[in-house]
Amino acid sequence: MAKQRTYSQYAQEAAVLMGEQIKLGRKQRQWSEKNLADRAGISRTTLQKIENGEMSCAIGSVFEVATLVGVKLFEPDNLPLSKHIEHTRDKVALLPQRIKAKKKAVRDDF
Amino acid sequence: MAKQRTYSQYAQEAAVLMGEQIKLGRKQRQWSEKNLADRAGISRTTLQKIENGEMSCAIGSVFEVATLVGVKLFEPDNLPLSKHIEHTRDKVALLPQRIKAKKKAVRDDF
DNA sequence: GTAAAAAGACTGTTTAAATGGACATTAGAG
DNA sequence: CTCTAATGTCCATTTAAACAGTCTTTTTAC
Repeated sequence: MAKQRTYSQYAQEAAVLMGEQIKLGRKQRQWSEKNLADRAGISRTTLQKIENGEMSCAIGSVFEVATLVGVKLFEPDNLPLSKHIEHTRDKVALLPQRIKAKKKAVRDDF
Repeated sequence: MAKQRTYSQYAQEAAVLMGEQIKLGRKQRQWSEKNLADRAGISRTTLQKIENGEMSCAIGSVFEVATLVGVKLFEPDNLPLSKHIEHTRDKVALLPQRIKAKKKAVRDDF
């Protein structure tokens, strides 16, 4: 039996929600599974896994089908994603490039 | 040379933004790459790909590291994800189970 | 200034995802 | 009611991701 890894509940729910929103968007557009899979350049089996919230699919495939059916990704306001990227990169730039763990105090009282 | 598929710009920007937000959250927590990778149960190479916005990683890995560093997924309001799933499933339930394409009008005027 | 660890980049092997196809059931258009 | 295609489910093969490890550079703590 293949080893199965565990995920946190939050991560699992996010994948399930993503899948449900993709299924909703596809049905609202009246596209069949084959139709959407062909548009996204993936197989129908892969799309089924995505819509069922499986964790194993490539994020590129997931985001592509989400984009095609109009699921919004990371747009709490109406700024385009490129602006969000800019903002986040600015914040990252303010932090050290490497996270060096502080050395433990050496106890060599002998 | 490996065949490379194309993605829409929106999907690509979403993956880049996700990666940047994960990097920001990791640095804000002062975790090294190895530290976060270990916590998420993935390799350091995989985490590097995720933070660089590559499209090939499993969505489970991406969502897991995002969860660990506090990146919010699909929470425009403060409802828990389970509520969003419920709402979305209710909407899906109102639509037909299968999307049957309408038959093209048959022209048999001979 | 020094030492060590973090990060960047790469590689060969192992593991698993993606695929195309098959088959059965049944939902939905007409 | 009938017919067809959509969906569910499964499988063997192909393709690629994940991994552990290595090496180099340079950043950071002291």
